Amino acid sequence: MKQHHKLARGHLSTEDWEEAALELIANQGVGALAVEALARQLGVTKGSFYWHFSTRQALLQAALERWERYGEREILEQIEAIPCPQQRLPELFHRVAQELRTHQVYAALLKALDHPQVMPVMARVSQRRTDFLNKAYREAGLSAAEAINRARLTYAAYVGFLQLHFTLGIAHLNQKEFDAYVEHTMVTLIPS
Amino acid sequence: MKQHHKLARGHLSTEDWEEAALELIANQGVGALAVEALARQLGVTKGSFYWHFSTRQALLQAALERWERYGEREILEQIEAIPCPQQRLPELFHRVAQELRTHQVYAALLKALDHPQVMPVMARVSQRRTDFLNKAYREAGLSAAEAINRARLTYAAYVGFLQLHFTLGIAHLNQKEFDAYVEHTMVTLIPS
DNA sequence: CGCATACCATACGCGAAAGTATGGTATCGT
DNA sequence: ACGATACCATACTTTCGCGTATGGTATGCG
Repeated sequence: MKQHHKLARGHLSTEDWEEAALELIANQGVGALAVEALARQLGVTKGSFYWHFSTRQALLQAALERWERYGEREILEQIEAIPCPQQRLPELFHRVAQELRTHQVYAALLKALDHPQVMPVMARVSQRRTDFLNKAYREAGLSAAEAINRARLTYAAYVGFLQLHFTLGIAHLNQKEFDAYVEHTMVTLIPS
Repeated sequence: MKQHHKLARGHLSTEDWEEAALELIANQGVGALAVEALARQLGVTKGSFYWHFSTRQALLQAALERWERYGEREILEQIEAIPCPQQRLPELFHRVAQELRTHQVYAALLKALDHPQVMPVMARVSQRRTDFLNKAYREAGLSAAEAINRARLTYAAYVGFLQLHFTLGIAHLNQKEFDAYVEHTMVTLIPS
């Protein structure tokens, strides 16, 4: 039973390391995830790390899976709870447009799609979200053929925007411009 | 005068290294660009490399700038040569949809947006292309506000699709499905 | 003919980060 | 009270890829 009151003091748990790893990834990218650096940031040394994890890859894997589990749930469930199908897509666009932290991690992982451990996670997440969009578009009245393509287009636009906005600094929009952009995408991509 | 008949044989030129670097980047990503590996692939050793380039970064920089110079020119110039502005956007979509090699490099660089040398190059390229799209949309009749947002949306969709298709293997479309997708994006994103 | 230049091979130095070995301290259960 | 367990520090070894040093060969030029 690993239930030994970790709230007590000073001691770090496995989850603490995973959270810290995600934090570091969000800020400095996957490439910057080094064990000595992370340990320093947590005020400890490697000795601590290698007690919790067998290897560096293990930490990355754990952090990614953690993000994959807890990163989506909320929004998608809230959207599915909306009774009127016609209202789901607009609400989804709005909600997504307000997140930040989640997008930071997502953008950081997109930049690191090179990494063999990151790629499959992103593939799964993207597949699920595209499926979700597909369903939403069908419910909004599009045909099967239209819905799947529109879902791909929409999600591609989302992914691409993260790159352009966060990583590349293109479209460095202020709040007003950003709102206008979101409005434009909704008008363009959501069937009336 | 660096004109010493390099055609002779066996000897490599600076451009040969740059091309080989781009080839390797297209296939295995920026992270795999190591000098010893590249040298092996060219049938020589490091000794040769460090005669042509002072450092590994220098090669990457040269390869990136080379790609930046020669990668775009063709298509954009061809599009601008089209007399009727209304026809430019459809033609652009079609032409882009047929490229391959260019997209492979572009996708590989997108995966490596982490890298400090890659990022500014991609930022410049993306900015120019977005500007180009913006102009095209204006000529197609959109208002200034609409054109800029539609340009962002279109280019974001392009970037995102490369990620989903090439890197993540989502939307693993065959030719027929791909054509249908392109057609859908044109109908959705190009003003009638 | 012979030297200079261009191109390449071989062998080594070196720094950064991963992983290992080992020992120290605090806390908890009994 | 005391031993076991959980957590962490320190010092070390290993690996990998960059860069350097230096010497070898071929080709064009005077």
